[in-house]
Amino acid sequence: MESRRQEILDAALAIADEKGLEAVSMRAVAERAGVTAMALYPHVASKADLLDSMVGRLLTELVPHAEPGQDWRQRLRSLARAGRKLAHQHPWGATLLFSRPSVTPDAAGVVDLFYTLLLDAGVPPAQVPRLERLVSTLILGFAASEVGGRFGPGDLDPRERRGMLRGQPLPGHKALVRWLEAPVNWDAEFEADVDDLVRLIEAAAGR
Amino acid sequence: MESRRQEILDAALAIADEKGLEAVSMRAVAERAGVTAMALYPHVASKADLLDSMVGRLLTELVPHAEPGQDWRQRLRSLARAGRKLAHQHPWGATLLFSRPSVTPDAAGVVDLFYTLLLDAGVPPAQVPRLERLVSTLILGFAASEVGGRFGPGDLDPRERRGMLRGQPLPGHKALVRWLEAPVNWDAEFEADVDDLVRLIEAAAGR
DNA sequence: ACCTGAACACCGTTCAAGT
DNA sequence: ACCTGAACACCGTTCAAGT
Repeated sequence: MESRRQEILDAALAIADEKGLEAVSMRAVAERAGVTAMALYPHVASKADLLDSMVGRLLTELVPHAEPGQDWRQRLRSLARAGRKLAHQHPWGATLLFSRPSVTPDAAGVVDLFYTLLLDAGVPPAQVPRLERLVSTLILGFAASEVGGRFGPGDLDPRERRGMLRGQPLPGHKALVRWLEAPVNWDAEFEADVDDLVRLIEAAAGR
Repeated sequence: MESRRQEILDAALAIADEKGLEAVSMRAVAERAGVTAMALYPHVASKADLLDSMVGRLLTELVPHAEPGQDWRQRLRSLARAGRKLAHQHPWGATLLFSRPSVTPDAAGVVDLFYTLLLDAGVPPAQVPRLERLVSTLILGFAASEVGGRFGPGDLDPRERRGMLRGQPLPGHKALVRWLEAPVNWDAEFEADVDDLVRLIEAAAGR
């Protein structure tokens, strides 16, 4: 019934994965779908509508990753890992998610997995919506920082790394030189962050 | 010496604040600076370079907000609040920060405030860089979610809010209807999140 | 109902030309 | 050194016209 719209969406997703979000133009999508740009408009209201549908697709891919039989800790971990992995596979998605409401039919399925997980952990219901936002914001923020380049190498020169910036001292950097030299293991850092989230949830549950 | 570049930057910032990031075109910036678009290029290498300088300006505005005399908890709170306030004043900045390395001369000053704060809290040096990223990612992610619309109203219909989506049940939503009806106090939620960060830092320090 | 071609009002950037 | 005007290769979207 809506197969034409699906084909357009597939074309847009393929372009975004292959060449990045900025390559997703109505003209490029249309060409890939074998049609002119203006032929898209009966099926998608606007480019914004198309982008919304793209993030929707991404979110539905996440739903199968919290098998109900498991411990809440295991479900949190597998959801977090799946979210991060998805961001690595579709870097355009992480950035886009910040500019779209999370209270959307496509997102509700994922949000519900977090809700049930937090309830199972024993978090008081009144605290669950806030903690869901805290947890999902940190996971999304971490993934967005990785794929967006915020956690990237940067361009500090050796002097700056050692704690001197434009004549001003950087005492924190200076004290940490030894620990700032080693390359970061991002997999391990993500797991440590999820461990901290687990402890934070346990603390919220135990009161 | 570089006053021409500063004028261009001022024009770009004014346009972004008034009409949003998408209104910042080389032509619009040039017109505001009283010059043609091509006259910008001797002063800014590209549009990307211009955007980088814009986030740089934002970050330097943050530095004065952690007075060294105070308790680390107070400094964390005032830095967090200042960061969130800045995102509200310049919504374009939050989104942009995810796509720029945080290890940049302009950012180093802010990062250093977090480093010293965490060291003062007694966090083991080996843990400081990770916790700095965790803390700044949550603060930035929260602010980006607010100004980007991720925390916005969304478009769930009443049936969906009560726990039924496309024939599938949403058990978490169903259990939480009572707590999902009330409007969210975002100021209070942000403070609660910062409280959780404080506890997390205390836990990292005490071991 | 669905698609096309031309057009409108834009983009970032290059390049030859001016002062 | 700094600026201009024209041009190139693009954008999203509207609109009249075709089938």
